[in-house]
Amino acid sequence: MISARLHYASLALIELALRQGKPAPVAVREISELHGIPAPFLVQILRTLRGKGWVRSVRGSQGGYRLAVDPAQLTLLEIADAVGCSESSCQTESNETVANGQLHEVWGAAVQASRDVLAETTLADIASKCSPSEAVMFYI
Amino acid sequence: MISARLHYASLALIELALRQGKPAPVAVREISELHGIPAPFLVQILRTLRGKGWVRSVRGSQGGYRLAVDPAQLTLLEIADAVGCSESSCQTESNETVANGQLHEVWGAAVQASRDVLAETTLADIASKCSPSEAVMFYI
DNA sequence: ACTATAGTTGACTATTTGGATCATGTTTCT
DNA sequence: AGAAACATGATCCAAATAGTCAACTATAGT
Repeated sequence: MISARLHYASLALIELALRQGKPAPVAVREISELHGIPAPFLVQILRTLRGKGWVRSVRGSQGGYRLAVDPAQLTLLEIADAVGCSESSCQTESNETVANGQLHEVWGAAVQASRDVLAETTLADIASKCSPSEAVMFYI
Repeated sequence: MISARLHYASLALIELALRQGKPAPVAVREISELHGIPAPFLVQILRTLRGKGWVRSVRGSQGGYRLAVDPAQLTLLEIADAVGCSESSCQTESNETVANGQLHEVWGAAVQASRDVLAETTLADIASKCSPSEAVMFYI
């Protein structure tokens, strides 16, 4: 139900959030190795994030990625929707009976419940719990 | 996220719940036509439900299915787990970083939230809202 | 200018899963 | 016997996900 794409995208964004103050951008290879994400796959994901304007890329030697938004304004739900963790409740088209309608209401409520949880958590929330032990240490 | 299997299984069980008092069992074909479910697929689903002891089958001519449990005791969550709507939050194995752990907590909470919704609704809840217009009419 | 580094792009493959079907067998009623 | 209806196991198809490749472009440092 939670796709690897979403998990990887979140990990990458957290990593970038932790290094926001730093001058140098973060290389794909570095993120890939730190979090055990297949590098070519990560590239593909970062392209999506770049399309949303959440990260900016710097090309050439010493290039990499940098976070382009306020981590406190970006929720996990937005990320999920961006990477296409298709959260449509149920796309089967049975006959339009009363039972069918009643069920769809419940399916919708269930999906909404999980979306609400994701909507309540921002990138900053998670990053703040990671600060002490993670990469932040390098820039003091 | 909500599989057709779960939707179909629920529809079938509701149909059976609505006819609990009736002497004759309900044929697969009838359920299939009433709710627009592919018959061979429905058979496969009913087999699973039979394995869980929720329905009983009667073979031979005039055969069919009958509900074998109290609709008020069967929740949509149980049905979902039975038909294998695999609700595991995230099976990717990244490096064991703090960020990874934090994220998994959120994924787990999101999945749990939707499970809670399903756990709160019983078969009887839905059936009661369908009674007036559906098949129940036939048996007065 | 040359080279190494690093992102860009687009197409491409593979594995899994869910959805659906078939053929054949067995039971029961008439 | 014959028709109706469930039982079973194998099988197939399509879509989505996960992951890969190769050729290209841009920048930094020498």
